[in-house]
Amino acid sequence: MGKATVTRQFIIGKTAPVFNTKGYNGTSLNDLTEATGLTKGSLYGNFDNKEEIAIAVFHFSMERVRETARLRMEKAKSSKDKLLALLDFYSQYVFSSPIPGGCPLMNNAVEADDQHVFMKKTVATEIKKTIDVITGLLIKGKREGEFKNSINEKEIANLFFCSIEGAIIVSRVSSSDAAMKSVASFNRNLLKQISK
Amino acid sequence: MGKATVTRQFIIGKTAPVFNTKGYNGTSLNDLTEATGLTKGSLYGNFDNKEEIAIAVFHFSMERVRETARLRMEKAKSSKDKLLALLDFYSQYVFSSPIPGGCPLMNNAVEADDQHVFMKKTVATEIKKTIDVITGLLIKGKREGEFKNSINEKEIANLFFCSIEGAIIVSRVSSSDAAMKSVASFNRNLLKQISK
Amino acid sequence: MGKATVTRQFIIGKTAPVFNTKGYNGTSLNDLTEATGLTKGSLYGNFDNKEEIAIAVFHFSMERVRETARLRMEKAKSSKDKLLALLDFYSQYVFSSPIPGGCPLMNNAVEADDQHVFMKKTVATEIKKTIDVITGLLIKGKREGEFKNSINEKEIANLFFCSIEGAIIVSRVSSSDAAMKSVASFNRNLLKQISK
Amino acid sequence: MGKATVTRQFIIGKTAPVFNTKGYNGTSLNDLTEATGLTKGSLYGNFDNKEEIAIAVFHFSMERVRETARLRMEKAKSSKDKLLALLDFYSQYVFSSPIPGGCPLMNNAVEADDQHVFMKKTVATEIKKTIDVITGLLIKGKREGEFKNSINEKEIANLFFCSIEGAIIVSRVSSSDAAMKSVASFNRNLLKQISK
DNA sequence: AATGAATGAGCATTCATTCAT
DNA sequence: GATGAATGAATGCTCATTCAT
Repeated sequence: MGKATVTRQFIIGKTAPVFNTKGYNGTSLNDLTEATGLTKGSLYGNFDNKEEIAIAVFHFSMERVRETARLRMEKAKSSKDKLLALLDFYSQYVFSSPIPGGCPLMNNAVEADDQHVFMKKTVATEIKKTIDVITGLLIKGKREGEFKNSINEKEIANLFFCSIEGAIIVSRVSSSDAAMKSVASFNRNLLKQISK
Repeated sequence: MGKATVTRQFIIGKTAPVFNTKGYNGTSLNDLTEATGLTKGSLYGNFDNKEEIAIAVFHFSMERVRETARLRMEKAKSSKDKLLALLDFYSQYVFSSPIPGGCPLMNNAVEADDQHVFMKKTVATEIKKTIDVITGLLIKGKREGEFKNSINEKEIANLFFCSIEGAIIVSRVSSSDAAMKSVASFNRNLLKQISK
Repeated sequence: MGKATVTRQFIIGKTAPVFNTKGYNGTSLNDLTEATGLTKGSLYGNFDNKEEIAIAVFHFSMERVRETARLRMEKAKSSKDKLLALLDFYSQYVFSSPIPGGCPLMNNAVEADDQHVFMKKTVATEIKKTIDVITGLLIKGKREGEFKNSINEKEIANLFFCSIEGAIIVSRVSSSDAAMKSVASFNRNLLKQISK
Repeated sequence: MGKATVTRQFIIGKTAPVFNTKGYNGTSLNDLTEATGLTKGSLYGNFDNKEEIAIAVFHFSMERVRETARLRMEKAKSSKDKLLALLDFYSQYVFSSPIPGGCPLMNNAVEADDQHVFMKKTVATEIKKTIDVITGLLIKGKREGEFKNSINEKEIANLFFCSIEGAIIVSRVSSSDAAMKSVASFNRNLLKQISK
């Protein structure tokens, strides 16, 4: 890993919480120099522009989130237990997310939507990836006899993901995890119902 | 309605789509003068600052959204049909929201979350109001024998709201209403299941 | 004249010597605020950008140069005397140009050439105008019997203009008006030779 | 030629067109690294600073121009033919100069004039050298009976040089060689007239 | 109540230059 | 002799806000 790569990683790690907290528009180059202790010149020596930093940060944040989720899930053996572990992970997520500031997926999705074309595609891809993981677990569980044959995996995966992401936002802005607890409870029951 | 009030309403109506599309940080005073055709001095004559405009716009946008939803629901008679009408309303919401730019509730929730303290409380209140409307319909339906007595209204209301809002964001950033269609289908089935 | 127009004129007048001395690239917004005593915001309130200021300044400078030349020439009656007055004007031009910094025409022509597309056309038009004035005097003089019928007015006008402009640059960079004196002398003789 | 000298020459050759096209102020160190494929550190290892590169480039460019002119003239035998060859050379110069970007002499003269003291003297010296060459040819031609004894060589040389340089600028900014053709024609006639 | 002009702090980005390796 | 990474000042420009008229 060359020096440049090390610095890039350093910048990404230090600025990820800033972007995730303040958003792309709300994050200034000054915020980034403060977060890193580096000069603007140095940031621009390692990245072409603010957009490139934001994209790199987003990928890093998603990887971090996925890694944390993976760790939680790998202890579980059955697909159902993995999904329950995932639910558990998201429940705590509200006030202690791997990257401070909530879910990078939703934060970026909302801001990218009408404004940042450069980010929109990237975010959409990451969302698809995440939903696919959930769908995959449901399919595997079904194949291995954990879940009923009648289930519509895609529909359940979408519900699972959308309801949890919605709940993260609702809970965070309400400074109360009531919504998340409620949604998690529903999803837990749902998993029970679709189990054989 | 005095002249000042008329101008305020005019400003709010014209700038609502701008705020909802670009977000608070992404919206400049210049954007607002362009959207209204008024001068900065005039905007500041009617509002103390950008924050005050944003808050007024948010209330207006929510009222507009609620009004549109109310219109859709009032044709339905039973609580179940009202909820189905609401689902229907949200399904179309993805690409043709009453205020262009998606759901003001989520847009503001995400941006207000860590950044705009002045907005956070307001958004939380509006979210609670909306969920309460759904809860109310479920309670009423239960009381009037439409829904099973065993249902947990709050949990279902939270699930309903969070999953739909999550689906709006996912669908918008993916430029595809697949997620919304899927989530709406799930919720429709859910309503069927809890019906007597 | 509205306030804005007054300020625009003020800015143009104060910054013309700066642009003419340092060139477009060499002139910073800070130079312009120093020259005017105004803030950057104020400059941008009156002009869209640096380019627009530079173009306005160029037109102003050319008008100023032409006006000064006109004053010198109007005392002369014959076309020949007018051309001699013009020569005289340019001879002094070297170290005391109407706008400090030499001839705005050449200064801008050299810099616009490969770099500033926005300026190139404007400069070319102004050069054409100036050469046309000289051609016009030669034609008038010919028609009125001052000059020989055999003269090629366009060729002489081009020679007149190009040699003087070349001489201004040579003299200025050499800090000596030798070249200009020499070229002026040649042109004076030329005028004598083409006179009847 | 040591390695350092080779690299210096390489840098000079590659960056000459850049300086001649964009001017000193318009040329950034990045432009120079791109043109050479070298790093900034390497440029600074071979030159003290940007000024030093610019000066070296200017000398190189002038030498290149002179060499090209010399080649054109050496086929001609008489002084008059040499001067005609020179005229010919300059006529084509407008759109295909030995160093792309026009005449380095004028380009640098205009920019050096009020701004770059370090360059001013150098440019003045080069201009003098060039005019002296023309004067020399006129003297030689006179001595050898080609030209009339009455001619004022210095005046003609100045006129010749200044008018051509002026014409180069005018033609380039006008994207038309009309002015140059006209001036060249005048000078050709002039040479005819002063010939015995 | 509204305007036009101004402010000064802040924006993202580029500059010429340095220096440890 | 050359490199890659860093610096800090400067670049052109936009920001939300103010205020005399």
